[in-house]
Amino acid sequence: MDQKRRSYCPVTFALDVIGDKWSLLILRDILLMEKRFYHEFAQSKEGISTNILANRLSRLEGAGIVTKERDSADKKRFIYRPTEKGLDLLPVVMAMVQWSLKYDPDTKVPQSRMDEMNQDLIGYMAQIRSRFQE
Amino acid sequence: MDQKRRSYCPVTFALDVIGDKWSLLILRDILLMEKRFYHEFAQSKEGISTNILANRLSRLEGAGIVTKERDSADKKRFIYRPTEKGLDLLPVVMAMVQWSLKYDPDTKVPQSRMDEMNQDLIGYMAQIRSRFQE
DNA sequence: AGATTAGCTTGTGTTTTGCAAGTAAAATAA
DNA sequence: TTATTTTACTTGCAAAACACAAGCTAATCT
Repeated sequence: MDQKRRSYCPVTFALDVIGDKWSLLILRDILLMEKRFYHEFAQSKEGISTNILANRLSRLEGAGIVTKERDSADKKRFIYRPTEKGLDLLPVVMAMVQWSLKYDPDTKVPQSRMDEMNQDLIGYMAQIRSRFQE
Repeated sequence: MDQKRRSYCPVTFALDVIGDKWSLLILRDILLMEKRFYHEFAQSKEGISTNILANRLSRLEGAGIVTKERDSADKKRFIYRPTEKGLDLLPVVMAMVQWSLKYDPDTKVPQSRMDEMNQDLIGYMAQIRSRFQE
């Protein structure tokens, strides 16, 4: 029995999965920062608490946005990767990035990344996707 | 004195303004549902508490995303309208809509709106903008 | 075998949220 | 002119979520 939904609006559906202060930051780390491991997420400069991190990772896994599997090269750690469903959130993340670049004078993004995005955003996203499709 | 920011990442900046379960729903009501008044937001089917609604409206106003002014036709109520900064969040909202349409089988959007979006998303957003630029 | 690393889990206190009720100003009805 | 209604909130209190620190377990390294 699933708990009753707030509504059947698509905005609400998305917010009920990623509408909090942490989930999309973890996804940012996975999609844009090449992070794969729990300790890497924990080290991000926003300073997420370890219990919240564990909770969000399992929620993201439960929602089918990331996968979790033991690292065969070092079996005491787990590798987190985006699913297709997770990769499909790239437009949401990038839309936020574009908005902040316009309205936050203090936002810091490496120039090389800015150039790539400005030149061809669709291509840039496709390039990110391709990294995970091997 | 402004409280210190979590980071200077653009994703974080956006999340610190709209990264909760309610702010973007209010913006959805303003941008896509033609709602303008407090009581209209309160009546949305997600059922926001009145204290949270008041808090989010003043936060959105403080962030420069909506404006608030007394309705000259009925001075006991206020009209909320999106600013340019608020209109610029349309791509974020629409990216969420697109994602949910792909992954939520129960999402309900009127067919007429679906058609408009599928035919020309950029044009559809431009059309929404134009409604507020009179 | 003992120490270290990685990934959590468990308290405990604080902050945020949800729900119900109440208040105030403007408009409408009597 | 007074009473009632409408609109937009505010307040109080319980419940849930969150932050912080500490502890725990399995795999690896020395």
